[in-house]
Amino acid sequence: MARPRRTLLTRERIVAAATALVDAEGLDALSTRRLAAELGVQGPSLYHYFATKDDILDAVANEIVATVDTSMFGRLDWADALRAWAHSYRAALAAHPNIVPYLAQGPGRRPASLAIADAVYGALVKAGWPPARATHVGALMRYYVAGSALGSFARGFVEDPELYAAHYPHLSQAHRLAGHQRSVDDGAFELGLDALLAGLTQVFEGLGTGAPTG
Amino acid sequence: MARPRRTLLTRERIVAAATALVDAEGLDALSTRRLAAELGVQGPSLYHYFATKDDILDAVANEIVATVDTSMFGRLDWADALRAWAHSYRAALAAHPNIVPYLAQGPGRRPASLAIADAVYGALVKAGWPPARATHVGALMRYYVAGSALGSFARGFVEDPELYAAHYPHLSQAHRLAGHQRSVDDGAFELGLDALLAGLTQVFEGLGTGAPTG
DNA sequence: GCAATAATCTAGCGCTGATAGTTTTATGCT
DNA sequence: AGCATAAAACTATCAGCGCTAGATTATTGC
Repeated sequence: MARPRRTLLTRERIVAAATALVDAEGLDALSTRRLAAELGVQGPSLYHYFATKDDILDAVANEIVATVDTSMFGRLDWADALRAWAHSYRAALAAHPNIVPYLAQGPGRRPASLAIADAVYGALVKAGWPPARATHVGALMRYYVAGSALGSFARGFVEDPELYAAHYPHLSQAHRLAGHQRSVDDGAFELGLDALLAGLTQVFEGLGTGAPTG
Repeated sequence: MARPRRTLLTRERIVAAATALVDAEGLDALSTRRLAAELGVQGPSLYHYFATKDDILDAVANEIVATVDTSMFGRLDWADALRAWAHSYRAALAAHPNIVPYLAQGPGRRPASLAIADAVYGALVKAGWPPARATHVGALMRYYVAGSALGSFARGFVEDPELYAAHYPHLSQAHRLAGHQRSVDDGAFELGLDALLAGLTQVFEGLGTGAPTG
């Protein structure tokens, strides 16, 4: 063995295999040995391309975030752009739910995250938001999208009516949620997004008139 | 050694020590051996009280969520109650930031989470929200609070101006965020919460008049 | 006072992320 | 062409992980 005639690995191949493995079997299934086996290689070989396992996960996270579309910020009204962006963001995370806890937790220092922050902040300021408020809007949108992708709300409920009737008087129908997970989560996301944007529009329209806004 | 004259451990002592350890040194510092050492005991002794390490973390999570106040739901208007509850919820998570990724990710099957869902849902329905919509409102509030507690937005920025100027044209002032982390995150949370509630109030007032709302 | 049970222990399994040092191949220089 | 260097894989190994099995000792119930 030792050095092969043609290179077996690249950073790209490693990231792709790691993404596939996490998608298929979850974060816990990603060990260096398992990932290496998936690539037909021994564990330590990965360290020739990445310094740590977390660096691999960071690369995976960055690539997922890089698929988020921000092109609407030049074209659409700020509120419509925010809505379209939130959908794209959520879709990117929903395509790889297993890595969301890792992705959402870490600092937004990854290049793809900074590129997004740049696009959002730039568009909001250009639209007339005061810089400090624009920062807040970008942050709170990230909170909402990340929170909605992190864990299904509906998944918290089991299809067993008995469980709820006894202790939680208002949750007597909660077992029905288990069967409609996706539609409950999507409905909640849409309602919240609409509410958020309606509320922000109110704030924006009141900007020049009232007290200083930060 | 073997069995001591007086019991060394209780579930409560274990949960308290685990909480303190995670708060002080993070989730990764919590190993069964380390936690046991903190309690003056050997690692496997913990398994007399909890079946798995995750069960310990679940107990920690449940206790944190149990500190969330829901008493306002009987007393306040639904929107004001939602605001006060969101503040209490966020404060509970912010008091133990290291465990938020674990807590937010897992299903809401823990008793304390169900008790909260029961209180919120019950209050919204009683206030006149259609049941399906009340579910959505509860879910989206959880999304927002969990997302805001999960990771600091401002922490993503470093105090080095050079880093941003080159690649991210609109982020030339971003390095200043590093010094105001708390106030940026809090400001964003408040703005988003106000917007969310304003938007939900609009939806609520339009409920009887327009198209069916689900 | 004896049997059963409860609460701790020690020993150890298979796994993990990571490091050190070896081996083989390809590349660059003269 | 040949030789030194660097690249890309390997093997062996470390300390630490969650967890199990089985031994040990103290308490409790009859």
